[in-house]
Amino acid sequence: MPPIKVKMLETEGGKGGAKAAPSKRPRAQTRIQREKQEVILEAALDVFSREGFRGATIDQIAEAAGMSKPNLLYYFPRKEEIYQRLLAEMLDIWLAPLREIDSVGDPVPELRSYLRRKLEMSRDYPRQSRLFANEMLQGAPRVLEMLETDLKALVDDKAKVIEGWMDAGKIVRTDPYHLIFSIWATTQHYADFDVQVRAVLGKDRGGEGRFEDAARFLENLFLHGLLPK
Amino acid sequence: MPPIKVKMLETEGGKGGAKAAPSKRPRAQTRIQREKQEVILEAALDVFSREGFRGATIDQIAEAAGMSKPNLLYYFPRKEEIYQRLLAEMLDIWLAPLREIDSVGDPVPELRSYLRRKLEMSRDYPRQSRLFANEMLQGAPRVLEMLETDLKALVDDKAKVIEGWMDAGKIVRTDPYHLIFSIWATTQHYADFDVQVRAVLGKDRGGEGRFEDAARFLENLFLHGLLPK
DNA sequence: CAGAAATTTGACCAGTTGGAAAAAACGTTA
DNA sequence: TAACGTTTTTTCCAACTGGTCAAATTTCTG
Repeated sequence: MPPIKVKMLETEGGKGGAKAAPSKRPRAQTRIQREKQEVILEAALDVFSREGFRGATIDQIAEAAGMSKPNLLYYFPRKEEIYQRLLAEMLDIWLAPLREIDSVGDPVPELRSYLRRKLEMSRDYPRQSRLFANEMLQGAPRVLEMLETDLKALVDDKAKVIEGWMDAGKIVRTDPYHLIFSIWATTQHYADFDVQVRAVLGKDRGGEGRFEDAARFLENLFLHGLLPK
Repeated sequence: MPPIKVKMLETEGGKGGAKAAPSKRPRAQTRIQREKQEVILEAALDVFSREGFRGATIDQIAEAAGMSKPNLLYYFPRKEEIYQRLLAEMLDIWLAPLREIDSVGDPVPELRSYLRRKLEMSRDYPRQSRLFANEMLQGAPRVLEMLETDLKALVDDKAKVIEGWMDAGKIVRTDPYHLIFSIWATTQHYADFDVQVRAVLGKDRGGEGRFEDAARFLENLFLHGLLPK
């Protein structure tokens, strides 16, 4: 499956770096280019995920990356370009677990594993999650199209898988779309609303253990619900 | 219970309007003052909930409110002040359903009613929800303190209620904090990720009916889980 | 209706923003 | 080490930002 493409503006192929040498075929990337681009993307992820696209400034990113603004602009000539790179990268990471849901598998291990994976993403890539959340809050101006095509197709497909499980009587008959939404919501909550979760749990329970607790709770919730049998 | 207070800067008591008449006791609010402030707050909610604090500009808000920037600044001398007003207002609305959870009630109707109320908030006040989400993504700089005190206290209290239900054997023994988180997450998802939900559901299922579907799904999920008995 | 108070407008300002341009410094390799 | 391509810095700019201020206009009250 090809990686998700975010609609790139006229980015000259997105292969950032040296200012378009006129009509000469572009050289391979330098070591420095690769390293600095990495540093910049890392810093930009920090800033964009906190402030959103409009709220973030190139100066902030440059400072976080430990370089001057013009220097940063040497590697990524547009703010927009950095943002889109991060967004595309994020979408790939983000969708991987859903893609892995297997139609031949049994629902219990499949769902359990999907929950676990999504929760791990919130733990290991919280900034990516917040970047995406920021984009959603703004109405997804850059990814709406891909949500309506690629994502919808993928979810349609997995909804079919879930319906197969229902037909086989392996899980209760319910709405597969809202099931997927609720898994997304509950797991991403631990990245997007991390401050709140930590504030409410307090110092003693707000440590890294909270992800273990969350995993246990969510597994029980999704499999058994709250009512005793 | 007193309304939540967001830490106000030196806002002269937050009673916006006419430029502080020196040492004269402030007059009552004019009709125009009340009306325009309402228009401004409404427009600001639109803009702030989409762009976040930094991303929003006074010009945008003024235009959405149909007035000039200096005119807007006549009613709210600081951008920060508008934002804080909206945030405080939001927190009150947002916490009301949680406050209503009753210790004497039976868990099934109580939880069902809490879910329904929270989902109604996402349907009826989606911008407020997104405003709050934006603030969380930024690390809650303006409300962290109140999350750690007021909100934590409230949740601690309600967690006790839920534990009471467990002691009585009325619901399964589980983590009450993560239960509350999961209710927040699943319901707010329909406001904060509205674009995505609609994109995935598509034109036919993305209408207002999605809230009905979500309510039915969530009720079943929380009460019974996915596995057949 | 006159006068005072409230509201609106237009001109303005200092600081920030995304980005351009050119020159200077650096690294590499023949 | 000279020459060339790469990287970095310096300087600069026009547009935008939050906000001020005084003058003009409108609304209210006696």
